[in-house]
Amino acid sequence: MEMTKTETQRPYTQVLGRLRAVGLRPTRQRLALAKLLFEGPDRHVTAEILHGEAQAASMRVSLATVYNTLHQFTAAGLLREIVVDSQRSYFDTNMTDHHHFFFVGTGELKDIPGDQVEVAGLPAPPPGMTVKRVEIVVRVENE
Amino acid sequence: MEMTKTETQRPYTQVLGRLRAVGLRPTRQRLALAKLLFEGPDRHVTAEILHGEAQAASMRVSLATVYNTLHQFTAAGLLREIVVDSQRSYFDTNMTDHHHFFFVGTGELKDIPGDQVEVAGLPAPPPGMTVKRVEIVVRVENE
DNA sequence: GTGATTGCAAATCTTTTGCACTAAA
DNA sequence: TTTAGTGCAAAAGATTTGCAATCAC
Repeated sequence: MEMTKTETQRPYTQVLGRLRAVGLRPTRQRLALAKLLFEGPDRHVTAEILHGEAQAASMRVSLATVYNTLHQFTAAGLLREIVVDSQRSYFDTNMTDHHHFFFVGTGELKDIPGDQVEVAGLPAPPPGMTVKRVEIVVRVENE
Repeated sequence: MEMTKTETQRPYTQVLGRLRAVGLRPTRQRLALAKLLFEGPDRHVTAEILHGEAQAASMRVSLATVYNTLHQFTAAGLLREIVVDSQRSYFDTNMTDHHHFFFVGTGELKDIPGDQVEVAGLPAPPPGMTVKRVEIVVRVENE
């Protein structure tokens, strides 16, 4: 609430702060991509899609930099990579605990909030191993 | 029990029958790959691995045929494709309802029997959509 | 300035494709 | 025979890499 004015006046402030907070230099390209990714609702993107959006918005960013940036953001905890399709990588801006519907036909993803889902009966991981994440993908099809 | 003798005398009988049962011509290559895949305990393979094993066993099969065969077997219900790594495709000979541990460091997979696992609270799929499968991947790491 | 970051083109890796050849029925 | 299946080499698509140019600090 109290930040609305600031956001309006300095539109890059939020993403800039987010980049600084994770130790990434706020370069023109990173700011542009962060803007596309983090302003607005949560989303699922591929490198190709994000690159296309950047171009459509007249932001000059190479595809290689999009790949680099997606991975840097992921390593920094700003994004999460979702593996649902062996052909392309998806990145999710929603960092809360959640799962996914995957629409096989279209390749679209839809979040399933994690707080409603309960998984019981999973065995303990092998000795010396730690559970990094439990991912549920519900593959759905038309008809 | 009563098939042991038959198996010993005609080692290809089982896989031959499996291929016939799903309407795939039992060619030399398919029989060889099916032998590697289905004789012995359940396993997880990539095209690369299976091709390597075929070569090691002096079976002459091209990599393209390995890819074709893996997909044909999958379409025929003899294999299941597991998506855990965006870089390579894994195929699983275990067709029962189950899930997986994925060892991030090594890329190895380990089955989690499905009958012990209970998932509650998943929302219904969008109208017109049918759930094809619910996949759980438990990503584990060393330490 | 200086080290981090970027762009570009080439390289790499997995997977698919086109087509002549071979083999199963 | 006849049609499905195979091998090979080439293509395709996603992602990475090397390195000179550029930018943030």
